[in-house]
Amino acid sequence: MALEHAILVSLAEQAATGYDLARRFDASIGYFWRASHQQIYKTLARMEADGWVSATIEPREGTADKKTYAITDAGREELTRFSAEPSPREALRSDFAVKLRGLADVAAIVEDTRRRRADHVERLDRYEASAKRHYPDPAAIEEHERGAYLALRGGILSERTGIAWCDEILGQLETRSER
Amino acid sequence: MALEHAILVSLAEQAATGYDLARRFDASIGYFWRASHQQIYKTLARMEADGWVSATIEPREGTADKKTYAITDAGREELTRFSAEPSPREALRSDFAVKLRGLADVAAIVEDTRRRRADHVERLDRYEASAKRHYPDPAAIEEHERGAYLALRGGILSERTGIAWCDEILGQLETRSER
DNA sequence: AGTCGCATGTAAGTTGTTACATGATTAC
DNA sequence: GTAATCATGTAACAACTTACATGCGACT
Repeated sequence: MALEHAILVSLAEQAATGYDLARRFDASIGYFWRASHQQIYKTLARMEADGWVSATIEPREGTADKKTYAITDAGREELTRFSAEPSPREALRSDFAVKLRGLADVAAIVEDTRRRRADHVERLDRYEASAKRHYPDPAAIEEHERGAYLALRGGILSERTGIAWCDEILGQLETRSER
Repeated sequence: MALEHAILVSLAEQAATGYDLARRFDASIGYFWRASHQQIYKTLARMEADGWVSATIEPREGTADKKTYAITDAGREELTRFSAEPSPREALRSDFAVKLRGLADVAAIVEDTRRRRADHVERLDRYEASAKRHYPDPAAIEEHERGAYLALRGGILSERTGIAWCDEILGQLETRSER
């Protein structure tokens, strides 16, 4: 259950509303963890009950109050505790690999692989643009940003591998499906 | 919900009991999809109700009947339908990346990264041994095994990338944590 | 006598998804 | 006026995890 921890990491950098967090989960943090706003609101409520975050309430008329969440000392402690515990190996779950393994409809898989490749390219571009903008000189990275940089590097390496895999698949299947 | 489809792919190759499937999910298919035996039994029951699989029952005294499942025509149809539908991009969820991004405890992350690297190496070895055993000559792969081969290639590429990433992380963090 | 492999499940709880629902403010 | 952005949620459902539970047969 690392959504809580992803939120803590994000709030440790900067306090935010649930809405802000949802946007962050569509961008930076979202490179490694996806979450819907519904999930985020639910989790924030639990985290507040646990004392890991505290909310500053700005009352608004006619609609629900705006709540800005900040990490508490207990939250920071929990983050340290989480950081020190070994991470479980990710349960990998790939619809695509299952489909590929079955290989029931070559033309459909070729099409799917092309779509997948385009998606990898798009994300790689995004990551590389982000790397260029935030870390133009990898030798000059400051300690506080090293984690984010290394995480981004992971994203870049993994997208490149995704593209290479798609190319290998297409190389072997394309000629067969176009007859 | 592709557990059903992973099971269909597996049963299309060979009929099996829930127990057999659970073991396959610890090995071959398990490279791309993890599932516990509890989950598998539950899903098989639903799939039988949906008519995608049929069970041959071997009654046993004193304990639950043994059920061997086989894919039905409806199951094969569903597999084709699933195969033709575009696969959703995987929601990537990495505790490790979240932790890295937070970078709260460098020594702990270095340790975690080493463990992770060893795990990648072990899996890569397993995949490469499997590739060597089943596909000694990549040029001579038969059509019916091409999907499994390409899926395995994906596993190999991804483990190699995982190792490269760990090495990059260790290269940047190791010296810092050992002072 | 005890562990391992085979074989089947139930129950309770957590997490995540999808659909639904509301309302203010700002830009075109 | 209408669409986008900001902002917060509820409800129902589906999927997955963890703990518990049983029992046979073979081997040691």
